[in-house]
Amino acid sequence: MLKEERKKELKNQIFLKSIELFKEYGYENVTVEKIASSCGIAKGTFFNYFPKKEHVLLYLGNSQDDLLQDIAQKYQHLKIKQQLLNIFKELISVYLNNSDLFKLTISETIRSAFKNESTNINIFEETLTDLIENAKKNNTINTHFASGTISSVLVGIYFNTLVNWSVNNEKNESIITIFEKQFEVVWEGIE
Amino acid sequence: MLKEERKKELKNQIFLKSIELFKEYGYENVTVEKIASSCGIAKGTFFNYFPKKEHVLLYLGNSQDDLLQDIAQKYQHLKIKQQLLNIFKELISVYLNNSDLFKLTISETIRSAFKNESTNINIFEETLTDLIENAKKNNTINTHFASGTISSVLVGIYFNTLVNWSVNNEKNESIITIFEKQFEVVWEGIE
DNA sequence: ACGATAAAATGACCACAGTCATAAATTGAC
DNA sequence: GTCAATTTATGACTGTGGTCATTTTATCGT
Repeated sequence: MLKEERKKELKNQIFLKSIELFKEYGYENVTVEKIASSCGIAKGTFFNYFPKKEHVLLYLGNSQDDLLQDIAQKYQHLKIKQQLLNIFKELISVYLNNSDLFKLTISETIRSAFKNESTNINIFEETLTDLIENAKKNNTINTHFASGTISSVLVGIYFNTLVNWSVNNEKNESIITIFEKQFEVVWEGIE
Repeated sequence: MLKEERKKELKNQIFLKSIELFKEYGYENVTVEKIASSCGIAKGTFFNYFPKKEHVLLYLGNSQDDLLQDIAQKYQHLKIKQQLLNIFKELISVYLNNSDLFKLTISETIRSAFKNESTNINIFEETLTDLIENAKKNNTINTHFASGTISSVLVGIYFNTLVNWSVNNEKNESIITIFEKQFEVVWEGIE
């Protein structure tokens, strides 16, 4: 059915235009009305594609999950620790390229997780879980902890790093450094 | 000056009434107008005390920081690992008593951290940092990692546990169990 | 090609957070 | 006690997110 195709295209157009406007003017300064008119549609139509304005951000979050898949692929040949570190470093650098927008995206992702409105974080964790599970099968990791738990911990420090950095970016310690330190603690254990 | 005293009292009254209403009807279903009239003030007055509706939640978050101080006191005599575990367990149980409200509070706390509008999380981390620093001084902990980094990691998995639990509470694994598992990973190290 | 049915678009409308010019109350100096 | 200055309270007003009854467009069987 062609209809489905057109719907997807329009949704994508709304998404791209929204992000473009958010980047230029800031999320709060872009009204849904403005997005709609930029796409040549009426305001009500926007809500046929995204139930709330912030769902555009969640959609962006989803695309990050796809990105994660690609990145993970890229470092497959490395040992698990380096693989994980590189993945996170790359995610962070993407984050840095548009930190204003991603701050909001991550805020919304977390918020929607609390509201059970999105499975974004779940997918993130599952991807990492698979990665670790594979490493276990190939005996390239030696741990007695469940892959899912490890994955949770890593995601936890990842998000925490982003928050930390936002708060403390006066002391201009690089965000990568902050992450690496936390990663090292988790890898080695506190004591 | 008495004025200051009265201002604090009114702010506190607004705060308490707000929380009461939020608990009864849910945050979204309580209008600022409703809060104001319940306090016998005009809507505009509310905004003289809290710049945004959500700042009531941040204020609640602050009171959690005070609570943390008290709890920390209580477990002073224990070894650092048990001390930390007990602190987090107790925080989690407070969370469970009003999870709907605290979900929003934590969402807003994280969001405000991203916006640099609040130092809530910082205070949380600093308190834990002090705790760990003390343990180092007393040689009751043996680690070569910086106290601040350890504290960050712990806060990270704490928040992450709360998020995880919200998402996965169909599989009714207890939130305490989820936290303990993650804590164990961090304490022992992944491999 | 026509009519019936379903899907999608529309924009007037509403609710509510937050603003702001004005009014009331409080303070302190004399 | 009076007045000026400052602080606090007020509620009409505004802007925007989101809704919904209505209209327009697409689909499909005949």
